[in-house]
Amino acid sequence: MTAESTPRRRTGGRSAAVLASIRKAVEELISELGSDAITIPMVAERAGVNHSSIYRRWGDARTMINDLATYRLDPERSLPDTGDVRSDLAAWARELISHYSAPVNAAILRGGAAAAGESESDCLRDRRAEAAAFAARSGGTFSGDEVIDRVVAPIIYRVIFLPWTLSEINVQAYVDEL
Amino acid sequence: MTAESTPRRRTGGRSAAVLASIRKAVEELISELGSDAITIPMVAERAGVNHSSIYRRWGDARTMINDLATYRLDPERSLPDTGDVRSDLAAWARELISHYSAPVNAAILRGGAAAAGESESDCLRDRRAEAAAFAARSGGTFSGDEVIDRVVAPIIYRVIFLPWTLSEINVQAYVDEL
DNA sequence: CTCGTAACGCACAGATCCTGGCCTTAGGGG
DNA sequence: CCCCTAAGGCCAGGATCTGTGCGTTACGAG
Repeated sequence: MTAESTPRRRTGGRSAAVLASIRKAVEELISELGSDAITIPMVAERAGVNHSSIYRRWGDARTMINDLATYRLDPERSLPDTGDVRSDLAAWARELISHYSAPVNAAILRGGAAAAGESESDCLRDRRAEAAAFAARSGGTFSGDEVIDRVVAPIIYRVIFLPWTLSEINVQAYVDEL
Repeated sequence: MTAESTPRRRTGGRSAAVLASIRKAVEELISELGSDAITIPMVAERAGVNHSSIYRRWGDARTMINDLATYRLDPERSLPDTGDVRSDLAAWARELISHYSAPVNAAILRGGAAAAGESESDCLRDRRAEAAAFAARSGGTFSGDEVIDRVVAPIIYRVIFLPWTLSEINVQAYVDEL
């Protein structure tokens, strides 16, 4: 078979508005009730959208939450690149902390954690890719796994379980360890 | 062997069998589907118990799961103490990994992560206390927070988001960093 | 052994969730 | 400007979940 017709998706106008509305509703509900108490009809009503639209797009609440949680940190944003890997890494970590300092985003991350299973569905996949990118630029000084263990993991751990200690984090100390 | 002091609670025989059956079913389902996909009728059917018994005892799935999953890691167990803080710490970390390598326990932890809110959640509080105990024995070489950041956080992070990399963890490397 | 009652099973009703069919709207290429 | 069709809305039927009276069983005490 030759190439099937392009899967032209519709990204603009109405669809985008609906998606934004749904995302807003999910974020509100997630921070109000927690991720495991959310139902599709609930989201649909608050978003002013028909529930069948949500069922069609995602199938179930879990998939929806995981999908929306993944997109929160724009994957298209540019990573800091001043030439100094160490300070770039620190800036990147600070951005991470700043993002998850917002209770909404922390709650969403917790939702993603609940949905994470034995397989993929990893709401932190982009962060892993970014860590790997830094590792590549370091010229072998450290690996992507090390960035995860020393920088990302402590931050995420605190976001999930100890959010009130986020402001105490010394990013520089984490980075210097590498 | 019934050293019960509770006045009129029925703990033995049939009730105990029902409870054990329910617990088994919950653990199986949690590791198969995750904690947020469990329903009461589902548990009832697998346990061979009527669903009304479950509704009466716990009221809802969330309460039931919290109740059954709470004491999975015995807080009364003794910590390793051979005199060598470093190897004790490594042994403790290995126990942690071993515990959470079981899909059941990992799934329970994810459930706890979802429930963790702005206030302290109890699912990892004991670990914090244990880390602090090690720090006290180290004579100031490292702090409890450092144990959390360098040892606990990477492990828990992988348990939640990257469970298939758990076997790759080099505990000694974590401990040596301190 | 007998008795009181906690705990279980059964059955039923009300609420909620999920799915699919059909139609209408509007994005985007030609 | 026109056509094609992806995507959303509406509705209805079925499945599943939630919660509650009532009768029965059997734990645990006397």
